[in-house]
Amino acid sequence: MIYKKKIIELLAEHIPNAEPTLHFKNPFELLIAVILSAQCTDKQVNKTTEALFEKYKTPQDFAALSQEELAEKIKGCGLYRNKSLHIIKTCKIISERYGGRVPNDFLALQALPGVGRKTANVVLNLAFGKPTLPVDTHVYRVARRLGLSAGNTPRMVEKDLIDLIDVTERGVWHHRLIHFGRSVCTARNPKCAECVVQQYCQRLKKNAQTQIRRHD
DNA sequence: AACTCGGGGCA
DNA sequence: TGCCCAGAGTT
Repeated sequence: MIYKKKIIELLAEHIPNAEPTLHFKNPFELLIAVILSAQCTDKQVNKTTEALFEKYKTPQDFAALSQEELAEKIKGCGLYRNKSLHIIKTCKIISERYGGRVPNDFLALQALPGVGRKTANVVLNLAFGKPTLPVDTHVYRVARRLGLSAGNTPRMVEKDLIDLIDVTERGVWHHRLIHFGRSVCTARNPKCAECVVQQYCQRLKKNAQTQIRRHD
């Protein structure tokens, strides 16, 4: 598929540097930050974790907190009741079963409370340098609009993107597609006029005949 | 497949 | 002000 290569080329040229926006000093901090980042901005997460990691540094520190205590400290990130419970459970598992170290294995990570496919892949990539390609809602939306994947699940899109993107560049592409999805290829009212790959967009073609659908 | 969680971001 | 999320879990 030559057009896919062309899309990759154009996006790479248009968005040369795409770096992670979450702040972290070690795999554990990253894991907590990514759990907190669900349905929340990285800016808000950074603000929250900066204060949080000042006082609580290890899985053992978090495992000792009550849900109410932690919930109060992570309120700014939303979904605090779920997240605080997940984080405490996860920290207990990490300290009891993994000797206080974040596992670097996908299945072990995904089995942790509050950790799904996307979170596990972000941790593997950013903390352990593994060639995963995390698919969040932005990556999913962009990949489908551009016809980079015909899959209708994040997992299928992930597989197609992994086949398409070089091992050493998957982390970069995760952030590049997120950046593109937030700034240009937005869920609502995308800025198609300033899109460098609009000629390849399946959504624009479809919209000529059908009604606009947000995520397609 | 649909629903819940929730403060922040944005029209 | 109201609507929608830089997901994951439960039913």
